[in-house]
Amino acid sequence: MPRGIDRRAARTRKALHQALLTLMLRKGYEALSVQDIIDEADIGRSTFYAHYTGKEDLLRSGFQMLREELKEAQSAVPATAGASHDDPLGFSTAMFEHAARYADHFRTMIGGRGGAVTENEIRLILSEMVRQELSSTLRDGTIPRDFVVQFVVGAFLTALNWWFERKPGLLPSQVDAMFRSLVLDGLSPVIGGKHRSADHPAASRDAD
Amino acid sequence: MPRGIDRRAARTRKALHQALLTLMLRKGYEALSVQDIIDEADIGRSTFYAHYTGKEDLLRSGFQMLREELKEAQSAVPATAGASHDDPLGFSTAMFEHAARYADHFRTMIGGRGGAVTENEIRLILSEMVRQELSSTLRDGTIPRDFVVQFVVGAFLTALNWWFERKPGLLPSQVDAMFRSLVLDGLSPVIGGKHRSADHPAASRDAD
DNA sequence: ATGATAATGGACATTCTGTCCGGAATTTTC
DNA sequence: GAAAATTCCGGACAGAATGTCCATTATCAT
Repeated sequence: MPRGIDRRAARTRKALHQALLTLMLRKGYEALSVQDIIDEADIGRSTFYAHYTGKEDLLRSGFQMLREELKEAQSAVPATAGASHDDPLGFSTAMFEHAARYADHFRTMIGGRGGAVTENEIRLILSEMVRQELSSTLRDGTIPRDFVVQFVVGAFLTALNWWFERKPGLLPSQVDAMFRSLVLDGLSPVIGGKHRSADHPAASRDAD
Repeated sequence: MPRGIDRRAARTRKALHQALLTLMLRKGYEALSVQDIIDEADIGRSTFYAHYTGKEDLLRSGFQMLREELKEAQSAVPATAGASHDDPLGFSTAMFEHAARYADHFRTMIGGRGGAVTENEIRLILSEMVRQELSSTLRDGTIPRDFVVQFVVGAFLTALNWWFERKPGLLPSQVDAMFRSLVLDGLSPVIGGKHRSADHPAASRDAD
């Protein structure tokens, strides 16, 4: 009577995802082989290829699940938590704290050890978040919306990476403060010399 | 009398670097095998491993050469070209134009297709540039110098990537203007709502 | 010119990849 | 409940890439 929910398949996929996560923490993504994964998961060779086309497909599938979970969690809490309706960087505080809590996983995901695919997926997820937050506050102007989104996401990942690599001891709130300062006000406040926004006339046409 | 300059070795290395560059343009870095490279270069298997430990070593070697060339070129032109003694972003204009000129190579290097190694090497080179430019104008403050450098480099790469992927038609000067605007003044000028730098008290201790 | 040094190229064992088919477990049907 | 149909599982297989080894060949020093 229950539809073909294939319990076996679900079990297999779960085992593979778990193995991937475990091994990524141990060796990083690029260094992994399909052989390693099916060994760790104790799954047969063809079973793996029956579900995924390769390790990249498995990784993407994991992020796909994650994205759906996030989407649900987001629609469940409409717009109450966090000061989101006038703060264009509302995501950052919670995100830095989240990163601190799951530091191991974040390290393996972003530090180059995660590979291009991982970084790209994370970039997509963050881009979606930032785009929504920015859509309300961003004023149509000289700079394309998409450019701003990428700028913010890039700055966030840069901050995260710097934090983990160079100053793991800092508190999330401290990194968050530096991140917000740079992204909101730019370099101007931290530059000594006399310079006002004199010689950057901003792009004229072609706004997104 | 001439030192052991090993003409043969030089020829071999040149052929390998050339082959790597050609193939990276055609297939991207990750998809390349050592087999492909030695085929393209018409070089024997063990010859390759006599010189490099793998394709990653070959790639790094190429960047090593590039970095030395840049270092020489830089010391040759002390501080005249470009307004560098009070512009903290003096590198950007020339760099965007350079990127436009050699768009093919830049695309393969940064667009994820270049792989983590490539991006990391480029990041190192740019970091060195930015660090020097910033050292003169950056005021010791609440934000560690290194964080600022990474922020600028990240923003530059983001801009470059966005340019190539989304608006290849823009002029270097236009992208440069947007880049400078965001990095120097941040999001504030492009945000509608009322918000002053009210709730980011900036990190207190531990400056670099 | 001749011996010493170093680069070269092909062969080899090992490992990984992606596919195929027989066996086993689960769902459906009676 | 039991048997058929469907689907998943696991080991075997060919093809390809990796990194190493050694005999051969070209270059350098004397």
